[in-house]
Amino acid sequence: MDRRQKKTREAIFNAFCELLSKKHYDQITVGQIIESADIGRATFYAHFETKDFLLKELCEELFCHVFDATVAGGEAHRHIFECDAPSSAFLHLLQHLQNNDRGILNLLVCENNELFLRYFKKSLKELINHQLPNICEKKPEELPDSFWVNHISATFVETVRWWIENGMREDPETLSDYFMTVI
Amino acid sequence: MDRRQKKTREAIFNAFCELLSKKHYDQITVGQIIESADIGRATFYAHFETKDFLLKELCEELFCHVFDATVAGGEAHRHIFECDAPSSAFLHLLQHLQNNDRGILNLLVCENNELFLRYFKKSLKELINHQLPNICEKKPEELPDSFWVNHISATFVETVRWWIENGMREDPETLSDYFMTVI
DNA sequence: AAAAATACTGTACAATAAGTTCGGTATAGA
DNA sequence: TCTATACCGAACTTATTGTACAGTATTTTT
Repeated sequence: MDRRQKKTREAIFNAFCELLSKKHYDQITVGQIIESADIGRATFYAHFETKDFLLKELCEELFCHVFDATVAGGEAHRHIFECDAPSSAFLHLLQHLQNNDRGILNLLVCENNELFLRYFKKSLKELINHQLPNICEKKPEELPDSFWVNHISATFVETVRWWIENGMREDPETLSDYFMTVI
Repeated sequence: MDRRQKKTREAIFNAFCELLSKKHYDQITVGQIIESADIGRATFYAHFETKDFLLKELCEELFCHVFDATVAGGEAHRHIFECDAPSSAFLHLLQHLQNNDRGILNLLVCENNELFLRYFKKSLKELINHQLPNICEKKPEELPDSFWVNHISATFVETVRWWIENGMREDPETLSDYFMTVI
């Protein structure tokens, strides 16, 4: 990829993240992104069709990174339900979040973050679906699969949301315990 | 209240609900609401400061109605956790939703309904907080109260969301069972 | 029934933002 | 060095928001 393109794309992402930490997605205009990234108007539209696509690509990049890092590194065959293992996939995710990779927390801390959480949940569902056989072992048999998967991922997301809303005072281990308890 | 005001307000709500069933909240313009409700531009702004306030008031009216009806009618002293009672508060809510009071389902069925669900969850949390003593009986003692309340209401909302997303094929009783199972 | 108050109409208007166009400049990669 | 292409920047169209105001209709009060 052209070095210029990479630089511009990065500048847009950085500007967007910084703005997201300050105000709600809806309140951010393309003009502000342009000004903050210090690029031309036409350049922005050469990279992203709309603001929505920008968010989409940013989220995909972020989650791709976090989830890949979680699955990799010898953890490939562990799964989210090894609740006794101190290094479960869930815990790994939380630790990644706590590291605040690329200001990811700015996105989570901001007041209205439905869109972000939607992408979060979507990625999570895909992860969980890959582990469906393991997960079904724990499932009460009267529940439909899709209900169960939805419940797991939604609870995961809600756990993280609660964590952030309350100032992230608990450490990832404690939070992981909370999650395992309600599941 | 002036008959004219009531009529106009109603016309706006109806137009808004109909539009919400067809497209995402963000895609709806004040102009479309005005056209659909067949009122003057200034009239809209005389009733609602912004589109956000319109949504807010609509949600409040809807939930106020549903929750009041749930709590009233001899059910006042029942609570959401009487899982064995066929007429638990949860079941009541589901039945209300199924009746599709005032096209409430149009709001839920539409593709992007985060805002609506946010208000839904907010109302729910208030309801649950009123029943906090009962709920804490069931709570695993190591969990913080707020985490538990959040988990209950989030699971409730997610249950309904899943229901709708899958075409509402289950009857309220079955869905109520699912909910009780995962809780 | 007359008068006063209030709600609605409809057009016009300013302000802001989105997204496009295009000629010119700068830079990457061969 | 040459060529392709990414960027610049300004102008422009279109769409939407929110306000203003003069005139009309309806409700409420006297």
